[in-house]
Amino acid sequence: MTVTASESRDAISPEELVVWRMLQRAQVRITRLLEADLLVEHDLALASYDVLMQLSESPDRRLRMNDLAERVLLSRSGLTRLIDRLQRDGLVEREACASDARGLFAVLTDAGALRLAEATPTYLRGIRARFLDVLDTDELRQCAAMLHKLFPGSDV
Amino acid sequence: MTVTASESRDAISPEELVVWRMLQRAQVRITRLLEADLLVEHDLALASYDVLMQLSESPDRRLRMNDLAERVLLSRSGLTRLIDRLQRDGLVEREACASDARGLFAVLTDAGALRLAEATPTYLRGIRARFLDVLDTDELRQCAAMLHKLFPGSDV
DNA sequence: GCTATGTAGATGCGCATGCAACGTTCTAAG
DNA sequence: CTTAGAACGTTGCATGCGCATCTACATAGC
Repeated sequence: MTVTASESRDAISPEELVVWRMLQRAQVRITRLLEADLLVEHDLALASYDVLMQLSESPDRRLRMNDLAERVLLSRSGLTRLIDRLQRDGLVEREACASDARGLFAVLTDAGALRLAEATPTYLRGIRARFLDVLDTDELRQCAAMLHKLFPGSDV
Repeated sequence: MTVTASESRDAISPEELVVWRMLQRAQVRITRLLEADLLVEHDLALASYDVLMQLSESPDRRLRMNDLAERVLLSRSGLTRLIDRLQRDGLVEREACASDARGLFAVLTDAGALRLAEATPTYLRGIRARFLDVLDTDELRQCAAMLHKLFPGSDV
């Protein structure tokens, strides 16, 4: 009965809802295809690729566990286990932090850098085929603008 | 249509890559916030909400397991277990299919419909606050257009 | 110095998910 | 009618993740 102005804004048109749902589906689908490519061609999970990529772009190819966890959108415990696996495979090493005895660096090894370099063409090809190539430059620009509004403050 | 133009363009500009990464981050972030809302306020996982929603929109509030799995982007085994849980909680029932003895329907119960109705305001509010409200109508239109290109043929 | 509080990372545990394999039932070819 | 193959849903198993908890270390307040 008391349908105030703000509550009436609660209503979402079916079209709006469809946009959201399609976004979900598109994202899941593209991500899965991308991960399948990496898995088949390089036996590398997407999360692993993300870790290697983040490390390779960081100074001295290293990052504190905590920072890395944030960048790859993983919980700290999740990252601990992921780094365990990557270390077991020789792609990453753990190194003590001089300035903080609690801290550890995850460091990209040469083997990790090589593996990343091997997998990158697959990764880029996947993104291009499923995402970038589908949109023209104008749409890509619009997309970037929207993302900046949706996700303010974070440019990477 | 020139094959070479798109095939030879292996290079991806840093800006393009950033768009992709931001899309990933935005999607993961929004989804997690949404799921957290539903979990806290209604003890309902996002996947469960999706199942209830899909069923509620289907004729006779029922869907074959296989169809449902496709709609909620789950493997068949994953859906089997999810329906197990929802059935245990009384939100969904399994019903034999008359025309195909192999098949089962997942059917939304009254309790399930009630639970869905309770949770829907939370769901819509979350989408609105984190997604729809952030974009203006023009951007939403552009977004829909892009999604149709990215995900052709599927309108829901 | 000493304690209280906070932070970094690792670990125990439970949960949700996918893959491969299985039984059951449908369908098509002969 | 019989049989081979496909489709539907379930189950065993392995995996990857998050939460809560733990230990070690750091930092602020006294």
